[in-house]
Amino acid sequence: MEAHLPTSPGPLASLTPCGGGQCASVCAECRVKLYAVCAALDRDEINELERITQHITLPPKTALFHAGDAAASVYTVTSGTLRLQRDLADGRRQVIGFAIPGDFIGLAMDDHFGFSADSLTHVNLCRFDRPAFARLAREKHGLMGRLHDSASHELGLAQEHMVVLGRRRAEERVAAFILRWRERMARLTGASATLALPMGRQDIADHLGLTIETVSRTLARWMREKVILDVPDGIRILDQARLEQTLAG
Amino acid sequence: MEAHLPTSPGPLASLTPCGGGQCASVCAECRVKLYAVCAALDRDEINELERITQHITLPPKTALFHAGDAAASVYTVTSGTLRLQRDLADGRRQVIGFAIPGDFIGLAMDDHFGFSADSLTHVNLCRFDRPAFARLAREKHGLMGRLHDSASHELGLAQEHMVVLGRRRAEERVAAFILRWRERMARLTGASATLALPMGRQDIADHLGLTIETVSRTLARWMREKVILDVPDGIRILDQARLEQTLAG
DNA sequence: CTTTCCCTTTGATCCAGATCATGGAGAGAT
DNA sequence: ATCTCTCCATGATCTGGATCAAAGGGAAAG
Repeated sequence: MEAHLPTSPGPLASLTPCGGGQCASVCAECRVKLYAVCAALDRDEINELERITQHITLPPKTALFHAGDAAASVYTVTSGTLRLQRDLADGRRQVIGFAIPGDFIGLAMDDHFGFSADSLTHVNLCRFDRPAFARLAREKHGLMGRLHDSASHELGLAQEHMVVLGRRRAEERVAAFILRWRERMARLTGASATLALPMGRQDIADHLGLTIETVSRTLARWMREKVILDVPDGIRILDQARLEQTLAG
Repeated sequence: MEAHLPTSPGPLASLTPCGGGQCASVCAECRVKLYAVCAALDRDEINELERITQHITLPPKTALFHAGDAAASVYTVTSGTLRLQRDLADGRRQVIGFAIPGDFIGLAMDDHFGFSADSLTHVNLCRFDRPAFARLAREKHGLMGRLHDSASHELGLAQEHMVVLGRRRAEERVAAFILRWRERMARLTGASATLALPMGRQDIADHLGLTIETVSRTLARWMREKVILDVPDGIRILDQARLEQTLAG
């Protein structure tokens, strides 16, 4: 059941250590800087941050870290999608969430990660040495504030997801997933009826506390009823009102 | 189904505005100061905090605020237990969590609360004016750091609860609830086999995504099997290993 | 081109937990 | 002491979604 993903950063991950004046341009050209926690920093502080930054790339379906690993680094996603999950001993899996560009990974950790992170697509991240990042956050009040905003926001999303997992029926869960995913993507790419779904049906099921069969049947029915349209690597939403109504009712 | 709780702070809530030198002693004698976010502040800063603090008391079964209310205040619980919940239009309810002494309420809010808070027992809280508290957090780096630690910790707990709601069977959910609640109480009162349960069966059910019947049957079976013992207003844990084993298996 | 592999879809059946129904027990009120 | 109200317990039945089973379908490998 469990794919044996290569642990990275191994030979599959390309590392770009950040040294010298070149870095300023890397962050300056960063497409997620307005969404990411580093938006809290000014030009000089960004340079300071870049000194503890490695830019890394993951191919699809590669582990970034595993639950229980010592959390030596924290990350900001600059492109691609990752799956964050917790595994039970008997193979059951809960997908905690999906990380997309602008997301910070490592908010909820002690010294050890509480979940595993695997790339779904090609992924680019900024890796920060955790002690150094923590020191910077202690010095730069704006950064700490931004981290807290981020953690609070995530906490709100987590609480919403508890409602979905605890009290929603199967159809409502899938509708909630599509609509929330659409909202998140809209912040990055602008509103669009076509929705990329880099995760598979099993990932969606494990996110929603359902089986792959139930997710598949629900989507298939909506396709038959012209609520959504199957497009390569995603769906097109034809009747958003119907999805919203499913959630309200 | 829904009890009509009086909105507070109305006539039922007693307000103790904090003015003059008396305040120092209030915080100085506070039994949760080591756990609460105010532990980040020194003596002078505590005095500053007390200037924006009201000490309030709620009788049992009273609303502190409702989901959607403008979040004019944030709170620290100093005694008692509150239930935090979200309600769906058709009466379904998800209990997000229970707030106990030392807990900060208002981490995950925008301008409006995303959940309702109701007292289960007599409750004492410190109420902070939100804009003033936010200003203080902006000025006092230690306070912001503590808030962030708190939010991160809560986020980790929320993610654990997602696993419970998404992938655990009924018996495992109840075992997880008892063990986690015991851990939280142990931080306050020290380890004890006797566990106070200020929330009702329905509250536990709505926290775990189950029905009251399933919770009741599970507890009844464990009582028959001498895993737990019924005591007034709580239970006594006779066989903790059995509960832990339920979670592992 | 064919084979293999993985993911998804679809149908048939099953079951854990929901729902329905009833009774009991304690706490306040009168 | 009796009524009422609110919880909680427990038995009977039902059902939404899980599980079991089988068959496409597309991409990559041979």
